[in-house]
Amino acid sequence: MIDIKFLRDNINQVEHLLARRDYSLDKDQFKALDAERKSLQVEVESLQSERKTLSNDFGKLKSSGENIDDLKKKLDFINDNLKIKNELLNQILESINNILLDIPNIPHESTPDGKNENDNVIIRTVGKITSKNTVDHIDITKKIDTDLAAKLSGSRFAVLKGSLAKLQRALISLMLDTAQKNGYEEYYLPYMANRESLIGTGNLPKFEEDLFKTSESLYLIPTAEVPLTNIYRDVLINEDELPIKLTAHTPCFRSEAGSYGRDTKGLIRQHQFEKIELFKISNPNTSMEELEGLLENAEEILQLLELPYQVVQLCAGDIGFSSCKTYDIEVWMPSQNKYREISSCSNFGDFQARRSNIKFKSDMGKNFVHTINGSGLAVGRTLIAILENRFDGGDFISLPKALEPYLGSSRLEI
RNA sequence: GGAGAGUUGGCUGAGUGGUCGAAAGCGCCUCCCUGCUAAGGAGGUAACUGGGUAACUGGUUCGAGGGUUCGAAUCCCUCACUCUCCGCCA
Repeated sequence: MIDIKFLRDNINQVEHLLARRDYSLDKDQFKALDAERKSLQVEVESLQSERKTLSNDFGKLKSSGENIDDLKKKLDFINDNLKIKNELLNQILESINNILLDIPNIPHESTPDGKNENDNVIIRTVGKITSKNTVDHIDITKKIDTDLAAKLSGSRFAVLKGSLAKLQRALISLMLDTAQKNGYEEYYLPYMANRESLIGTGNLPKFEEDLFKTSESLYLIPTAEVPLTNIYRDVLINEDELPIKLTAHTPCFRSEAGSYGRDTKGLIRQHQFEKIELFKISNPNTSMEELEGLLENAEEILQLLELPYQVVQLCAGDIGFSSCKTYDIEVWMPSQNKYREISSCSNFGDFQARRSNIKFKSDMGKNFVHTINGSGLAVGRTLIAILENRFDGGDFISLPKALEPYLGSSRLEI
């Protein structure tokens, strides 16, 4: 959520900054509403003040037995007037709030210009591409069964069998252990969240169609970012506790509305997938360094798994709604002959902190924190990458050294 | 599913119609005392927000939303959440 004061005082600047991400701010509408708000609010508050004074008099007069009829008439008049004005004011405040909730984060100055993913900037490429495999992961093994999943649930689900289910579990353990080694505290979290939590992270009200909603009005989490961030909703943190570093493994649920026809084969785009999330709450002064650190922590997993990848910085037109700066990590997918997203690491600045009311206390008073998070990593896509990069036509794949302790073997039957 | 209790400031917790933004304690801040530390003493200390260049000044907030009333932390209704006991259950 944008700071309304900043918006009021710098509306032209904000308009230009948001244009970088192709958001057009309706300045005139906001200005008109805010002007109306101002005059109504002054009026309402002076009426309230008057009522308060007169009501006090009322009590005194009554207790001394004096006539109160005139005073009551006056108060009735004020109350009638107040009721009308108040309703109007509330309507306007709600309109303003809806506008604010709809405004995406302002891209950081270090986020490059650009319209879409074609304008993203490759930061670095790591690891050698050695695989000559052209077979898609779904054709490499019968142990990823989407037909069976369709029977159980529908499209965009998958069943993992035997050694692949175990490989997934091993990957989860490796990722969590690595996160812990890097100072993140592991959390186990609810997989459903209430509306307020989703507003806090920026998923609602704008992206309701991307979420699964239960009959109890709870939402299935689209990422552990939601519960992790909301742990600190309405919390005042001491400065010396920062940075806070948390991690969690959760399934993620996404309706994938609007992605019909994209990545329909295999594990790439599912309604349910496993992910390890890395999450930080940071002092605003150091949040950009914290983002770089978190990115490195996510990259470390790919290095441990000996998978070739590249780091891409998203341009202003491609960053997510709540983000001000984002790096994507893309892993090499041999069958597609290209790099595919496997992690997205973002600094949200104070955007989520403002929505979620997360502040820290320091000599400078109370201020909003910055939130940073990223996948470390998306498990399903990691599993695919291992399969495809290591498949050599046989019934087994060799395993990277880092996985051997988790699977008790140097190879895996597929 | 049944029965009951509760939700007040950074924290604990008092407050049942006006003098309550709210006792007391803890914590925190300033000062005093004192070789140092500890202890002791005095005072201060909620958040959000509007108007104003400012001095200053107004409003809102006692879980949320409605209602009663001239006036609500306090009375009534609805909802959410927490806790206890019983039942059921991984």
